[in-house]
Amino acid sequence: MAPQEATKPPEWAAPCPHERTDTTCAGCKVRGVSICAALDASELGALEAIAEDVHYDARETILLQDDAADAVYNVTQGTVRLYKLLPDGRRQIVGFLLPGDFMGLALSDRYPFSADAVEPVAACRFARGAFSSLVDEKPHLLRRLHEAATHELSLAQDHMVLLGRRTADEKVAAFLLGMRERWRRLGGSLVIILLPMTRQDIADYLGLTLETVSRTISKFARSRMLLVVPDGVRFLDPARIEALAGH
Amino acid sequence: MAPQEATKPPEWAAPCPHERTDTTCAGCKVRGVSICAALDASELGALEAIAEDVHYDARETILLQDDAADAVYNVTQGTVRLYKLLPDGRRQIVGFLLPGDFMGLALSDRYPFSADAVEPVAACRFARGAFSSLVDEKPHLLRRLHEAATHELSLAQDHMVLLGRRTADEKVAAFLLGMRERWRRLGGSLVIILLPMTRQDIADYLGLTLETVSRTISKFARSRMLLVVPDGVRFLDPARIEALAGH
DNA sequence: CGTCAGCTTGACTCATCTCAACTAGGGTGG
DNA sequence: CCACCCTAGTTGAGATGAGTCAAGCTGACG
Repeated sequence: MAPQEATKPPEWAAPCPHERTDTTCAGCKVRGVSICAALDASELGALEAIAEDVHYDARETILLQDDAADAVYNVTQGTVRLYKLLPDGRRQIVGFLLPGDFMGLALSDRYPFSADAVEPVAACRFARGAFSSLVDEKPHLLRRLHEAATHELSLAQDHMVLLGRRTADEKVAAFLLGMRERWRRLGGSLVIILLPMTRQDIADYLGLTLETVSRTISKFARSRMLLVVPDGVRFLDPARIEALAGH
Repeated sequence: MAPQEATKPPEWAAPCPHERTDTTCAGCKVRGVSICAALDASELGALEAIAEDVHYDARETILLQDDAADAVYNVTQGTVRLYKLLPDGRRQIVGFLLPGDFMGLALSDRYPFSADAVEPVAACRFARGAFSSLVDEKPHLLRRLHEAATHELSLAQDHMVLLGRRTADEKVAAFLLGMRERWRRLGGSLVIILLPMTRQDIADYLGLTLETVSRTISKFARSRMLLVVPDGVRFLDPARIEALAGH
């Protein structure tokens, strides 16, 4: 993150994602769920030295597929969508990043996908060269990175099953449960599922159209499994949603 | 593989995948395209010490999803399918392994997928504990493993695009081109594409039914893009197949 | 208070699936 | 050696889940 400003913003500014009262790694809210958890206190200093605090507005582009990958990121606030486009404009979202998630695991020359902010986003930005050197010095950081990569790979394979072999109802149910689980790990509710992304985003993630997503959620609401609320849904009968998702 | 018998098999047995005349890493045909390429001559000795030569018949199960992951493998001959099953029997193949491919990148406690031999398979089997220790000792082996994992992840994301956003024609065309590229790297032909897997396997890889795969290939043959030959297809007009796949 | 993006809903279409019949090759045992 | 079977593949006819096209609703924002 960017070095702490000399003058702190007032307390009331805290909810604004473009301000933070504490920009040190040690005080980072998402450290426990991030790559950074692999480092001890002294190593955090080395990490902090190469970190830059960056912010994006809703719908702002963070990076583009095939661009030179000169940085990796750790999301600290907000939601990011990662996607690939086909030449004719069809889009597949390959993942959503929530606070604590790392972007750029591959440490490759070019970004393999594009990324933009679904809602206002804050992130730690690490120059690739410096980060790569740090990884070379700390084998257990590499180990952690590798664990994160293989975990991602496993999620990707689960998502292949969903895309290739599940019906629209199953896809939507599994998506909602997946979001519940991810928010839960960040201290969220088991009942209110926040959905900062649009129906089109969900559709492009699930391999459906936005109309099918909308109809499916409406159908779930009609059969009293959930309630559509502002910015998300509220589960009324989680068991039936779990049954639909095949969990 | 099982330790080499004291009496070597005669030369004429060489084509049989259950016999090898040279079972050292140094003489391994797939070393150049494998994880093992990360190791120098002396390190190969350490690897060889924990390797076991194993063989599987066509359709034999190699490992099962959720079983304790007590070994990792490097395929040296034949083709392996990796898949996940839904409780009702629907199957998604998450990948095919060809000679040189590594299975068990995750180094996790349980296998995240099942694997079986599409055709007779030979592989190097490494006990997980021993392999993991070796990785701990050799950071550049871990680096190589991480590169392999992120490469896999990138392929998985490409496959998500295919599963979520491509038509049957595009899926089949992209699959055939992908197999051509993989065989090419192993010294295969640019014109004859070997397809050791069944139509059902291809369908479960592409998120289609076997009938749709068969019809699509027949359609390509009818429009003179390719010829169906025993064990595969022969490209007649690769440019049109590439155009279909959007490449 | 008009505009616009996001969302919902309806009517109809169509790509792919389902069900079913048939063919071809390979292996086995009488 | 051939009759049988079994697996894999092909093809057709009809069904259907999800897509397309279109209209209208709603809430946020200038």
